[in-house]
Amino acid sequence: MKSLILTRSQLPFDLDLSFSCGQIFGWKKCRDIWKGVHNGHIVTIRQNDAQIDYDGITKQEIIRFLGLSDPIPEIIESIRNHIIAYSGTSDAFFEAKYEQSLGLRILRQNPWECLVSFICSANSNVRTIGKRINLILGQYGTSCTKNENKFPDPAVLSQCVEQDLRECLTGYRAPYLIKTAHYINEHPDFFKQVTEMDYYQAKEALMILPGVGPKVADCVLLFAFERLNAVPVDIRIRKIIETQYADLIYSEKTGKLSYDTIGEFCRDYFGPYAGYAQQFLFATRDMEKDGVTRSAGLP
DNA sequence: CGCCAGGCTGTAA
DNA sequence: TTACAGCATGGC
Repeated sequence: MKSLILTRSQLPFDLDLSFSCGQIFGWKKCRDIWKGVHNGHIVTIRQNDAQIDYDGITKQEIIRFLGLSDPIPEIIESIRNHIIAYSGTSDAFFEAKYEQSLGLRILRQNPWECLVSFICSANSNVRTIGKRINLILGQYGTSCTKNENKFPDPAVLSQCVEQDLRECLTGYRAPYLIKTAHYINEHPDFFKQVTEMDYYQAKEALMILPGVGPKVADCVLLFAFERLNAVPVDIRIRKIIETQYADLIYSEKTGKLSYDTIGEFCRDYFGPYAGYAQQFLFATRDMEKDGVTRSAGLP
């Protein structure tokens, strides 16, 4: 394996937490090595304090993939400054969650792989989503070497039979995957166009795709397109916002908060790195334990 | 068994 | 614009 040493400015970094906090699916930890697909190919990564060992990926690619260039101190300072500007006080709840999430990075996933993952995520749980991704990889991934698969590209997924895809635990999401694969296959420059749009245009464009609503679009924008202001609002984030920040919102709004109301509040309150703030609030250390436990019995 | 899960689509008001 | 049923399935 190749290796790199994290610099002072890249620490702290927590690979286990970053891979276990619900932003990426299908990666397994065997012993101390994480293994999964990135940009179509099998990648292995291991962290030993400040040393990162890796294979199947270039140094430049892994630095980007793991978000190792993100200026975390600046990001936190920006978030804190926006909190103060909005509310006039510091935020003990956020600070506690951030303290529990030290070393967490927003990954830069391959857009297609991230899109498939989060179409599969609809109304499901983290563990099941990972199973779906690995079943799809096993069923439709094209072998390059023995025991290694390449992630199925849009052309492959667009041609698969719905009933077969449903056997990958995808259920009613199967036709969404096939239709979206077909669309991406017919519009090969779609992702490039999305990268050139502003956040709101990009979100609208992604929501053209079958199976992609506001939540999935925000996940793909945050976890694959580096839109660090994208705020995925799932049940958990909604409950956190409604319980911890209700007084800041309900002074203006009443009734059940809409998706966009919560998202816009987070962008106003946390600022342009609201996506990072969201992920600090979302992550918990028990998810990390789940990831290790899940892979403990693998061959 | 019943409820929940990183929701979306279609329809009705 | 908002409200809501229906959807498949595993986890717990």
